[in-house]
Amino acid sequence: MDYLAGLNPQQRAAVENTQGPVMIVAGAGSGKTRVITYRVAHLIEKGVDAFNILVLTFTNKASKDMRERISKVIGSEAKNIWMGTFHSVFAKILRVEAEKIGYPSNFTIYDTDDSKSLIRAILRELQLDDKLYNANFVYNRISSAKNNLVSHTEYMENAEIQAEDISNKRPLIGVIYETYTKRCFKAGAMDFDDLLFKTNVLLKNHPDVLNKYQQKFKYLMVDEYQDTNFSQYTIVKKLAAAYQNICVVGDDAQSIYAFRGANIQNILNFERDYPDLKVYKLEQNYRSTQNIVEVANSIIANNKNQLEKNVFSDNESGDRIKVQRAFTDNEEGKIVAEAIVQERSSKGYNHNDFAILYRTNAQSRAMEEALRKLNVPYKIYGGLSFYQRKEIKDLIAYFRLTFNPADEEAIKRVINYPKRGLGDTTVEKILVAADQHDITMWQVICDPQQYIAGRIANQLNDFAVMIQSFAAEAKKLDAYETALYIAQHSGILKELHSDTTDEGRGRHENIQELLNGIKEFGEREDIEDRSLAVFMQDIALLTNDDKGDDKNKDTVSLMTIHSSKGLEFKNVFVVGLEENLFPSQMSLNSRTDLEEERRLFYVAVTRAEKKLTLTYATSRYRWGTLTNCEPSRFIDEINARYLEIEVAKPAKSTLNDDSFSSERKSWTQQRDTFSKPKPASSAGTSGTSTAPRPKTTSMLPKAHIPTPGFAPDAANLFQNGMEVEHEKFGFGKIVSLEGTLPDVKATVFFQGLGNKQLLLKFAKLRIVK
DNA sequence: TAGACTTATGTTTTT
DNA sequence: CATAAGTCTA
Repeated sequence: MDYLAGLNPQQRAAVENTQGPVMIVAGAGSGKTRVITYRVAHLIEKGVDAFNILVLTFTNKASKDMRERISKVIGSEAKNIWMGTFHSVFAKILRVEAEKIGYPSNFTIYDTDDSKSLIRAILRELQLDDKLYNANFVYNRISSAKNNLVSHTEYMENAEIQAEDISNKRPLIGVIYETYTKRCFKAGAMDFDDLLFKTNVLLKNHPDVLNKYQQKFKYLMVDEYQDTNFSQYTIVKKLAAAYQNICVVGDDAQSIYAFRGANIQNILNFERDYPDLKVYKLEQNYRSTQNIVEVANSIIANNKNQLEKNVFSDNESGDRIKVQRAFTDNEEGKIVAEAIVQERSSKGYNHNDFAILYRTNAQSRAMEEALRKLNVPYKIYGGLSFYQRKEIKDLIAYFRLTFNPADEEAIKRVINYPKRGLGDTTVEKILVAADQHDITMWQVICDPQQYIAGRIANQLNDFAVMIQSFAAEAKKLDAYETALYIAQHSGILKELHSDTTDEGRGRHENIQELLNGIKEFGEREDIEDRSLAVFMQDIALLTNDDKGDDKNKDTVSLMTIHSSKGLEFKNVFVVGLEENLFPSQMSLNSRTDLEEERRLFYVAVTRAEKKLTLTYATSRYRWGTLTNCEPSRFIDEINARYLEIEVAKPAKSTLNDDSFSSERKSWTQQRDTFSKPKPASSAGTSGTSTAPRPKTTSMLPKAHIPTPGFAPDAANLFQNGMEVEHEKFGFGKIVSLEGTLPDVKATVFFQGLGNKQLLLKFAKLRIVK
C-alpha cells in the first residue's frame, strides 16, 4: 500500500474513493496518470477482479502507456484489464455481437479514406455537383450526425437539420447519408463513427447484451473525458447505469477535439447525471516550473468558457520562456536544431529530453531536415501512419477482400492493381449491375456472364477465382504464409519489384516490413487465434506508434500538439507560432474555434518541464509558395515579463536576397512585435521586470534604426521630391513616382544604397519633409 | 484501356 | 508541393 504515501490529499482521496460516481478534474501536470494508475491498482488490491475493470482512453499510445504503468505496480494481472481506445474496445465487442445488428463478425473497418472514396462514388452516382457537395464537407456532416446519434432516417425527418441543409444549399445530404449507410452495410463495413454509433444501437436494442456488459464492467474509468462526444458519453452512461462505479478524469482546459464532436458539455452534464457525484480537483502541477505554469494560466485566462481552477506549481521559478524569430521555416528548423545541440552539450541533457511540437504535420519537414544536417537523432510520431501508405493499403485491401469479399472499397482499390485490364468503365458497369439487381459488387464479379457482356467477363472471372483461392489458402496457412501467398499471387510483389526507383524500393521495403510484422504477430504466444483474419481486425484503428516503437532510443520527439497530449519533456519547442497557422486559419471565424486553438496552445505549453521555447518564422513555404507570416496573437497574449525575446541573425541567403518584399515583411514584423511591449505587471519578478529590448539592432550593425515612434504614412500622401524615412534603408528622397493608386511605385534614393523601387502600399515609409 | 500529360485544388488536428 | 482528377492520344 506504500504507493498511497506519495500522493497529496486530493490525489489520495481520488484513488481511495472507488465506489460510486467520481469526477477528477485534473489540471495539466497534476499527476493525473498516476492517479488513474494507482486507482486501478487500488481496485485490484481491494479484491476487484481485473476482468471487471474497463479503462477507456483516447489514443492507443495512452492506453499502452497506462497498461505498462499499471503492470509495474500490480504485475501481470494488468493484462486482464480491458483497456483501450473507445474505438478499439467497442470494435472488439461489436465483433462478438455483430449478428445481433445484422453485421458479419468479420466486418471491415473503413478508415477516413475509404469513407470519403465511397462518398465520392455516391456523389457521382447521384450526379451531384462535387464542388457543392464536397466529399469532405459531406463526410463531416455525416460524421457529426452519427456522433450525435442521429440516424439517417432521423436526419431526414428532423426539420431543423433539413432547414440547415437547405439554407446551406445542400438539401440532399440526408439522401447521401442514407445511401452511404446502406452501402456500408452491404459491404459489411463500419466507419470509425459507426463503431460507436452501432455500439449504441446494440446496447439500446438488446437489453440482454447491455446487461451482460454492465455485469462485466463493474468498474469504469474514462481518461480525457473532456474529449468525449455524445455517442461516447451515451455508451459510458449506459454501461455504468447498473453499478454507477464510474470515474471520469478530465480537464476542460485541455479539450482539443471539439472538431471531432467532443463536447465539453459532457463534463458539466456529468454532475447532473450523477447527483451524488464526488468531485476531486487536482490543482498542483508537479511537472513544470512556475514560469511555465503561470504562462499557461495567463494563456488560458483569455478564454471565456472554462471551469474554475487554480493550477499552481511549487517548483523553482525556472527560466523565462524564450521567443525566437526566424526568417523562414528552414531557418526556424536550424535555430531549433542548433539550440538542441547546444543545450544538450552544455546542460547534459539527452536527446529524448527534447520535443518539437507543431500545429500541422506538414511542419515536420523543415525540422527534420535541420536535425538531419546536425546529425541529431529524432523520431516523428503520428503523421502518415504506416498503414496509410499506398502500397500497404493496396496489400491490405487484398487481405480485406479475402476475408470479406463484399468490401466495396477494397474491390475498387485492387481490381485493377496490378493492371489486369479492368478499368474505370468496367468498375462502372459492375456498380450499375450491382445497383440494379440489389446485390454486391462481389456477387456481380462472381457471376460476370450474367451481368456483363463480352470478354471482360472472363477477366472478372479470373479475378474472382484468384480472390477465392486466397480465401482457401487462408484456411490452410498461418498468417504469414497467407500474407506472403497473397502478396505473391496478387502480383503486388512483382509489380513493386520491377519498380527500381528509390520510391519503388521504399515501397517494396514497406511491404516487407508489413510481412515481417505479420510474422511477428504469428509468433505471439499471448494470443490464441493468430490467423491473418485476426491480425486484420483492428488494423484500421492502428496508428504507427503501435508497431515497434523503441522507447529506449535516445531521440528527439517530433509530433503535433494533438498527439503530445499526456506527454511531458524537459525541453519543449513549440514552432510555427504564426497567425493563420497557429491559430489555424480555419479557427479564426468563431470564438469557439479560437478558444479551442488557445486550449491547444495551453496543452503545448504545459508539456514542458524545465524550458519552453516558442518560435515563429516571418515567411514560410505553404502550398509550395513562399508566404509571409505574422507572429501569432498567442505570443502577444502572454505577459511579457515571462518572456525572453530573441531575434535570430538573418541567414546569409536572406541578406543577399533581392526579393524586397520578404525583407520588408520581416522588418515590419519585428516592429509590430516589439514596438508595443506589454506593460510589465506591477508584481514583476525582479529587477528585469520590463520586456527585454530586442537585440536585433545590435546584431545587425548595418541596419538603420528607425526613429522612435516610427509610423508609416498612407500611400496617397507621397509626392515627388519628398524626403522620407524607411524602416530599414533609413533616410532617402523620392526620385520618381509611377503607377496609379493603390499600386503606386516609388523610386527612392537612399544614401549609400542607391535607388530602390518600393511599392507604397507595402513599404513602410514615413514622410520626413 | 493505358499512359502521358495538364489542371485543380487544398492543410488543421485523430480514431 | 503533392496528390487527385480531368484530357488527350495511341
